[in-house]
Parts: sequence; structure tokens; C-alpha cells
Amino acid sequence: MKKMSQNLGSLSFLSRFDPSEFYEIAKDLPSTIEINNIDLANSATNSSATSYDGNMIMNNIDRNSSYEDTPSAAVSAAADALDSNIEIIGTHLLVPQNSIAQMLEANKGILDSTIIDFDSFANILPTNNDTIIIPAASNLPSYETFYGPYNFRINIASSDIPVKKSASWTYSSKLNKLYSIPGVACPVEMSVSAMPPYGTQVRIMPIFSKFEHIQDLITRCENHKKSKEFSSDDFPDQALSHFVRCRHPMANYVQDMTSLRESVQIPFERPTTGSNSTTVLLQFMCYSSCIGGSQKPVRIVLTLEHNGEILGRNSFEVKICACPGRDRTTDEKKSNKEEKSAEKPSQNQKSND
Amino acid sequence: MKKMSQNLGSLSFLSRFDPSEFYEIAKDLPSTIEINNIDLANSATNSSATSYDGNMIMNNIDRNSSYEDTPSAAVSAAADALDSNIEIIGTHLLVPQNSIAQMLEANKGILDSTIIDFDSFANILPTNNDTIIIPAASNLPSYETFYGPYNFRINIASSDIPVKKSASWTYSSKLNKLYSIPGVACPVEMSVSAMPPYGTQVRIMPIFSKFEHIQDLITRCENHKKSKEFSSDDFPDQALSHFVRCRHPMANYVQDMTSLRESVQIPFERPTTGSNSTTVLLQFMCYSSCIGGSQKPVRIVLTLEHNGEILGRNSFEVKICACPGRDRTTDEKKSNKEEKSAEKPSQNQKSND
DNA sequence: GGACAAGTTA
DNA sequence: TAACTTGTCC
Ligand SMILES: [Zn+2]
Ligand SMILES: [Zn+2]
Repeated sequence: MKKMSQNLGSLSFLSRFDPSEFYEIAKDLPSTIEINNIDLANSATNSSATSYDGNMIMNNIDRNSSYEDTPSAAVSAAADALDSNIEIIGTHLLVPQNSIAQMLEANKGILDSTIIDFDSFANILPTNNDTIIIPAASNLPSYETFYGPYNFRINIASSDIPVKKSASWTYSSKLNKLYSIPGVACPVEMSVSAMPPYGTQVRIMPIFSKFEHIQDLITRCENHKKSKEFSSDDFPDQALSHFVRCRHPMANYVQDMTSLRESVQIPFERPTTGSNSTTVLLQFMCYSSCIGGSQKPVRIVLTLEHNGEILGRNSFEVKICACPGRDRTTDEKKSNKEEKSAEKPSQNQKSND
Repeated sequence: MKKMSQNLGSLSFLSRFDPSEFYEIAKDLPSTIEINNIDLANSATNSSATSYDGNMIMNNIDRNSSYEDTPSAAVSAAADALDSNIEIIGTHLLVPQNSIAQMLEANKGILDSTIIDFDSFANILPTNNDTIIIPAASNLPSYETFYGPYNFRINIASSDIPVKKSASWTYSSKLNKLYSIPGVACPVEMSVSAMPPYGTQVRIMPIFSKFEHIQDLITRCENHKKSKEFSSDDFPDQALSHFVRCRHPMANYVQDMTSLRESVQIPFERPTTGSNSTTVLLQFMCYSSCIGGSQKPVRIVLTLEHNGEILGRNSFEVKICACPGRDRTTDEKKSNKEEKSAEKPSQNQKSND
């Protein structure tokens, strides 16, 4: 447990951090932080839902967490945090800038190194009982795009026009959304500008992208888990309950012990000579309607990881359905219609992506 | 195992049997019959799909069967039987009249008693290898209406007109079809003209009514079985997988060991003084769409039983759905439309009920 | 690929 | 209760 003290003044440069720059600091952040005695209710920032300027985003690192409570306790802790003007966006904690900034300002001396080691704070901070426990990374995953030091990117090749109604999968680059029939292998290309260290892996994890559902786990429905439909027998038993499968001989189906989230890991491999991207084949083993339907959009998050450090992150939305072509056309028509009606101002706008 | 011989002449009165009359004979029929050496391919009767006149219906009795094979073996045996001009209707075996009639004619002497004891045939029949095994009652259930010696009848009270679109259940007497939201207790009235013997029970069993699906088992889908939805905790564990629940303190949730079919049994109770019917509350624990959808219509069969003997049988179709009122209206409109178009002859008519 | 069926949302 | 969503049939 790391602790930080309060009332430390202002460090405005923190609000200009972009995610890639923040990486060097964030990669060694602890996954759980206690903040002592910060009077969050008095923080001036009342951030709107669409603009986070003036706030500091603290990136949670996906590693073994010291947050040992049950998921429901985590949710209630998260609710507490929200009540205190701390907003949770993916696995990020959005804390009013002046609070964090003030903390850091008073301890400028220890910010000289390029990597902020929060352990350094341990001995200068008081401990008392009214602490806010911020949930760990494993409870609230992020899908924020983060190319990282190796410029990790993904691409899904799709013949956009015309949309083949009968295709078993199709990708809308306009919506960054993949449509597929369950069990169909969809190719996702990954690229880096430089080869990451040996042992780097790609984790593929499905999450609900809306904040209201982001804490819900995604797993196959009981009906499809029990049925042989979509299944081939060249998958390990662990894959049975996983919504996402990866057609890779070294695919490793894991479940995080703390968050209970299921994901697949594969080694990151150098592209074959002459190509500048590696293709991974993903299969989705339930209909979107099995796991929440249209009101719970699903995102597939690919993270480049090395020894638990996040080296990059990309994501795309998926809809697994019986008629990918039809449903993509419907979505794109609706999107076009919304764009037109967005030209005249309306107060009820949702900004997706 | 009972056996019957061949080439026995004609007994035309058998074709005039009605189900109630047949009861006295049928109640002691063995559940498995082997027919030896009958040249079914040469039987003259080529019964049409809509008329079974001129055939004899043998009622299978629901008791411990000597048919010990797996369900799939039973299905293939049934298919063999069908190939041989024996048709299966519910748990009834439809055998060309001349075959059975000929068998019985040659053994007229043993038909003198009011109850035909097929054991009497045992010593006059040859045994050899080319036998047809007819599946037992437990494999193919019947839903044929049979009021029986106690005039067992059911009724579902429904305010027919106008159809309340928002009702949680509604009954169409025109279609003899109950529409209900899952988990809703629907009242079914049972009546008898005389009180059956002590220990008489009512068995409630769901079956698919179409011949193509009648051998399929009906059980709750895995999703609803695992979910707490629709469930109250005042039901025993055995009820969990049952599609039909009965709100009766003595309800007994059973599964037939041979057929694997699930059903609920309750004691048959005398109506409260002043009433001439007993009401039983039934709950249906999955959507019809969970267990096959519109192409697999479901019937609820209520049988009055005493020591394994069938004393009466009634049934009604059910559709368990989210909008009972809407779907009933749709069905009745369609039914009206079909009635009109049925006035000009068409060869593709399906006679339901 | 159109039309239907049927759970869900508003 | 209407409209929409979305799996399934034809
Ligand atoms: Zn599923
Ligand atoms: Zn169900």
C-alpha cells in the first residue's frame, strides 16, 4: 500500500500529459493507492461528461493487485470514489487535478528521476483511518488507445464497399466495429515499429465498454458453453467458457484470480519476412445477444505486455450476430442519420469512441 | 415380452373402438410388444396423413418398460417401425388394421374376457429372430384426450374477449392454447364425475406435440436453470430443471429413469365443498423460444393415474412468451385467415388438434 | 436475402 | 403498446 499526503499546491504541467508520455511514469505505478485526508468535496473541478481537461489521469497497471476484496466490495469502493469526485474511466482514475497536483508539488524533490516511484512517498505520508481505497486495475479494465514505446497498432482488413450481406464477418472502419457470426475466425493484424523484448505477449480481453457495465464480466452463456455448436475440438478445456478464442498453438486461456476476468494470451511474434504485421485469428463464441444485447456494447482489448507492464493497447467494438452484413448496414445508416441530426445542436448527445 | 403370430383373418369391429372404450383393454397392455413375421410391406393400408380410419390404435401404457435400450436406439427402432408402415402417434402405435386384426381373429377364444391379457398369447406364439421391437410408452408419450371412467376433464378460465394485451397469462379456448409469461402461476381446473380411488395422482408433463419432435425431452434451458430469474426459493432442488412447476405443497418432481422425461405429480384432491372442480396452479419456467421456438409446439399433458394405470388424460398447448396478449392475438388472426383460405381446397393443409 | 418470430426497450 | 432488435425460417 502506497500513501500520499494532502494540500500540496499546484503542478499544472500534469494536465498536459498525453498517454504515451505518461507511460514511462505509469508503468511502475502501484495498482492500488490510498489517498489520505484529501478534501475532495472541496475540489473546484466539476468535470463535464465530455471534457476531462484540467484533470490528471492515473493509469492503473495491470499486475498483481493488493486489493483483495470481493468484486462487490470493489464496486462499492468505486461508488464511494465516484461520490468523492473521483471518476473512473476504464481502469483509469480521474482525480481532480488540484488534489493530485497539490500532493506532488509539495514533494517536488522526489520527482527528479524519470520514473516516479510511489514507494518514495511511503515514509513521508501520514497514516490514518479515513482513507479512500481506489479499486485496482484488475477490477476496472481500460480500453484507452495507447500505442506505447513500440507504436503497437492493430488493423482489421475489410472490403468496405459494398457491404457483402452474406459475409461471415465484416469490419466497419468508420465505426471501428467488427461484425461476425459466432465461431468464425476473424483476422486482426498487429504491428509495431520496433520489436518489443523477448517474452512480450499479447493479451486479448473482452469488456463491456459502457461505464455502467464495465465491471460486469464477459463469459460464454450457459447454453453455448454446454452446446457443441461453434466448437472445434482442438481447443483446451480452459477455452470452453471463454468468449474470445485465439487460433494460435500457444494460446493460453487465463482467468485473473482477483477480477475473475477471462482473457487469452499469445506470444507477440515478429511478422513473417516481407510483411510488417502479424495476423492473429480471433473467434467469438457467443452472440452479443447472449451476453447483454445491444444495450451492452462489447469491446475487444488487445494489450501488449511484458512482465506485467503495459507496452501498448488497442481495441475495437464487436457485434457477434447471425447476420453481420445486415447489422453493419443498419448501424452505419443509423450513424449517418445521427451525424446529420447532430448538425443542429442538441443537449442529449452521446460521444462514442 | 409378449409375442403375437400372423395371418389371422379380419376383425373389423376393432376400427370402431373409441379411446374411452379402449381404456378397459388398454390399461393392462404390456408396454413392449414384439411382432413376429408380419409382412408389413404387403399390408394394403396406405394411410393418409389426415385420416387413420381403418387402422387400430394401440395405446401404450405408462409403466415400467422392458425396453432397456438407449433413447437413440429407441428412435432408430421407431424409425424401423415407421419404415414398416407402423406409424407412431404420440405414444400410440398405428398398425395397419388387417395385420393386427388378423392376429386377433385367429385367437378369438381368448378375447372372451373384458380385459385382454396379452400374456395369454405367450404360449401360442413362435419365437425367432426377425422381430420388430416397438418402443415402449415411456419413450413416446401420448396427449390424446381420454376422459376415462371418472370423466376426467380440465378447463382454463379465460376472459376471452377482448384479449387483454397486458395480461401475464391468457387462454384461447378456440385454439386450446395457453399463453403465459415465464414463472407466472396459471390456474387449471380439473373435474371428475366421480371420485377416483384413494392414492390417485395427477401427473403434469410437457411434451412436443409434433411427431417430428415428440421424442425430444423438454427441460429448462441452461441459462434459466442457472439464473435466479422467475425462481422463488420455496421449491425443492429437483424442481430446478423442470419446465413445469406446480404450486402444490405435495408436488413431487420426478424423472422417469427410462425415458428421462421430467414431470410433476400431485395427489388428486376432492374439490372444496360447493365447487365441482379442483384448481391446480402451474408455472412454466422457460420461454417456449428457449426450448425449440415456434417450430416445436409444446403441449402440457395432465394424466389421472392410479398405481400406474391411466384413468384419464387431457392436454393443452402452451406458448410461454414475453407478450402473451400480443402473441395470442397474432395466433388467432392467423388461425382465422387459415380457416378462410381452407374453404378452397389445398393439398398442403396441416390439421392441428 | 426477405420475411417472420419473439425478447427488449421506451 | 408500439417500435426495435435479432435469431431463424424459407
Ligand atoms: Zn451464447
Ligand atoms: Zn430458458
